[in-house]
Amino acid sequence: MAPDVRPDAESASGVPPHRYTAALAGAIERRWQDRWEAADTFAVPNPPPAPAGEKFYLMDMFPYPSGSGLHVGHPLGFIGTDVLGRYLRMTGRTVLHTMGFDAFGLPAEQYAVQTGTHPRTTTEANIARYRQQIRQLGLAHDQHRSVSTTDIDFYRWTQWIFLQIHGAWYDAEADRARPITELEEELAAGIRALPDGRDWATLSRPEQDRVLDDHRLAYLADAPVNWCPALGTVLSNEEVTADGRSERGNFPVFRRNLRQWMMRITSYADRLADDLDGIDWPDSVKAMQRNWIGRSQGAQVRFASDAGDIEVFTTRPDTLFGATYLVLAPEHPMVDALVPAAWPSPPTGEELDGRWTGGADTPADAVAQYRSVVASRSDLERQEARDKTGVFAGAWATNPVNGEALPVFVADYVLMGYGTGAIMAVPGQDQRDWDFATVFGLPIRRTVQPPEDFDGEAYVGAGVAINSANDEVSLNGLDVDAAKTAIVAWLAARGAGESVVQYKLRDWLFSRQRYWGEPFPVAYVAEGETDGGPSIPRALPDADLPVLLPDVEDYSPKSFAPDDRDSSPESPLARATEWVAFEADLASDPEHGWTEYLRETNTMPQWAGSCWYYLRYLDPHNTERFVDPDVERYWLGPQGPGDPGGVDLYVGGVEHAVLHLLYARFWHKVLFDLGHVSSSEPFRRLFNQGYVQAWAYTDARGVYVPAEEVAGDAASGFTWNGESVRQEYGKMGKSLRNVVTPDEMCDAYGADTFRLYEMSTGPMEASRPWSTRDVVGSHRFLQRVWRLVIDEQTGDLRVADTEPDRDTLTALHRAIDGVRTDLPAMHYNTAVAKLIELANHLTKTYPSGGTPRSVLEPLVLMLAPLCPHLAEELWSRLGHPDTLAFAPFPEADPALLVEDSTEYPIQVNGKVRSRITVPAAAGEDEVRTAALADPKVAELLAGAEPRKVIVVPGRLVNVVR
RNA sequence: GCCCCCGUAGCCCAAUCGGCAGAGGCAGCGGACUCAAAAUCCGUCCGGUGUGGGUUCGAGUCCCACCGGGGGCACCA
Repeated sequence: MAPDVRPDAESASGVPPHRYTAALAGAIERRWQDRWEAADTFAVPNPPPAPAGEKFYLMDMFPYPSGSGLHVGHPLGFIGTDVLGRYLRMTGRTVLHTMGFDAFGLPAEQYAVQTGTHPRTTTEANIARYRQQIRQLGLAHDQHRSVSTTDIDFYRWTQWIFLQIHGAWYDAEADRARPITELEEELAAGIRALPDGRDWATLSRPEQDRVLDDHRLAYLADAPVNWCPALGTVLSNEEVTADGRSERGNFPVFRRNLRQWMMRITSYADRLADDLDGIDWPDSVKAMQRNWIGRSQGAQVRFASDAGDIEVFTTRPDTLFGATYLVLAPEHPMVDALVPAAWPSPPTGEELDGRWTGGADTPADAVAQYRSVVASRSDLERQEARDKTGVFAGAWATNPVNGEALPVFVADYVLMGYGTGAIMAVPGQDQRDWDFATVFGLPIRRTVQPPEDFDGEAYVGAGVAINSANDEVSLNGLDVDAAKTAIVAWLAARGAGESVVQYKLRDWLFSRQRYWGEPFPVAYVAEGETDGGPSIPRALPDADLPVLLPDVEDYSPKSFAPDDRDSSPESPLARATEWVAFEADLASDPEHGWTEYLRETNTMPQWAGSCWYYLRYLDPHNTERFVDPDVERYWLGPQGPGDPGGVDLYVGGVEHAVLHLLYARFWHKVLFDLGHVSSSEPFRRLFNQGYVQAWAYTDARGVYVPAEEVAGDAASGFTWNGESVRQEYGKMGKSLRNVVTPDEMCDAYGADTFRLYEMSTGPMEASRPWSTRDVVGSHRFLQRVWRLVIDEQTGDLRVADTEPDRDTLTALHRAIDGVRTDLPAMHYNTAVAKLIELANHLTKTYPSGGTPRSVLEPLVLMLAPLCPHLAEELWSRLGHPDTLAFAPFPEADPALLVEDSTEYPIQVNGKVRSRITVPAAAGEDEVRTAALADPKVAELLAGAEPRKVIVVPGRLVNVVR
């Protein structure tokens, strides 16, 4: 069939009319793409059609549809998942695979600011282009399930989920989130007491609301946040780089106290860390998440001072007897209360060390000076210059274990953001403290016995405690763990401390001063709260969702000079005054007659939509719920005891190891706790594909030149326009001028060749360089397969209905066996090698055509996951009217995998000296006998009895002389 | 500085449990086809696995040290 698919006459000059050329491939590909679309081949309805195979939910990390479109690196993962999905479909699995778009975000908004084009217009145009680029790759997606986070029907549910989180609190005893209404009931009924001891019934309504707000998983807080004046927005910790700049744009970021939406992800710190054990993720990603959560077991210890107890966090309470001073972070709230009016005399009666005062007249001056020096240092400077600086606060605190008066310092090597913002310094066992003590002339006392040969400074290793006893307790002789246990018990009994767990994880800053994001579905009373206190956000009722973005004239947030640290954020939505103010009758305010409300003018961060899109794929058109519970249970539910459930395979780049994947896990667990989903983790298995990288070239001035115009090679040197250029290696991108697009590859070779090339250059997890000139190898292979089936001159079949010879049969079944192992393991490069090997065997064995149909058909089926258009075309020409998308994948016959005889290399003392061939059925003894009988071996043994003969069945024989 | 991953042919990459270093592709070289070239086809060269030790009958594979590359974290008490 299909005589309509022919290359045009012009291109046929010298080329056989039915050769598999780019033009022919393109025609075939368009035809099958149309046919799949018309037949809706890859749609999977809910519930799946009977008889349904075992389900498999396969997912890619959805792309942000940027204006520049795809380059050849982007689809690597998409093609990889498509190959797997197509393979699984052919083995009877019911595969759900689609592709959506993460479409809120900065670029469309920035473009809108520049041109006045509505971000939705830009976004939708970009999505259309992405869809077209993805379609030409022949990916077997269920188009009905594709969603974009900017779809109103989608973000309506993003808002709904926000309200679920806002309407929940974390019950630490039950270790799960519960509806806030249950907290309110328990407080009202007196089952649960207020943390500060007040009586619920005596509180005013606004006071009660504020108590509830203090427990909500989404809450407003005056918190130190990352303010980026140049971007005009605040950023989450995860969006700030280690050197204190914005991940996007690399602008300075300042810490400021601002009232912002936060998500109480810290409540889930333990579960987010512990549950990593139950999911099949790369160890590196698990390690990064654990590191980010940063759980550490330690103790909180109170040191009495004139200004009250100073609480410190330490992971080494066993070293408490070695503490010789305390340090507070410069921002620590107790600093001001501690600082006396004048420099005091030390309790020892000696002179105050001149290094401690920083040359200031009073402690207050010293602290103020130090703080201003610290504030002027960027985070980067702070990190590069690790020299210890600080100043004496003019006060002493008492060590609870021995009553010693310890001087209190203010120093920036202690961070306010971790622990309590205060430490006990133990120079004997901590190198940072050692360094500081050395600079300031503070005493150093070892309390852990270092090994004999230890010649370092602070000793941080294991050992027994020394110098650690008071009248009531002695740690001396105990190892570190036993000493910790003993001293914490002693501290707890005295009320001077207790065991605590600390986390590096902070709550998640969840608001942005941007236009192109989801509006918050909350409102504030326009005239303010009755008690004049801070505004209380009120959840809008479900019937009021979605809260649509208003049309505005100016999409830009107010931005500032990058280093203007004192500026404040101002959202573009705040200017849409007719949208901000609205009238409502909110049932949540039953006692009031308010009708005038103000909307929240911040929007959600881009992560919001990606936190749950995998749930919407399951049930994208549901108007009643974000996902139907039965549908969720079918696709995501736990598959057995101990299984958390979740997407069966999630493929994407490792760059999302912390941000997206941690946020999504957090949301999913909230939804799980509230009973909205049956799975406790979103992604059962995660796989990080590598990146496609590319060579780039710079001229003498260091300017990038177009890589495609560069000639030469590594040996002879590279040139561009006759000028010598330098080669470097990096990401593919516009700035390096080395972009290659899938469109170019489809034009030059066809999508199947492109897919095959991407899959054959290396294992999925490996990054590899793009090399356009290597693509021809994949193309030649497909031409060879085509030629095995189709006569290039006539277009007729070259297939014979004869039986293959035994060698061919063995080659076929070996290939089947290998491909069946490689494809599900995503070892596509080796699967491709095995198919090429088989095709080469057939080309050699049947040089003039007449290849047996019983070999070609399995070859075509095996090629189908990788090169679906070509395979469909050949399958159809071989006389099969239906798509091969659901054709059974070939199975290997074990009987045909073994050969009649086996060749054994014979080693003598580990070196191969001879070879023997024995029947495959030969036992170990027969092989040994045959090996020793070999003349070459006999000669080497020279009549001596071998010390040992090792026979590895099927592998080799090693004779040890 | 700490942690993780990776070093196999000119290049991209294979090699179950430790068992003959080579599956596949590119490039190169030789040839066929062609008036010629391109395209296509056939054939073919190339290394002993980053370096040095160790374990073993046997090491690309396991252990130790070092060198090189990539990634993550980084004053987290």
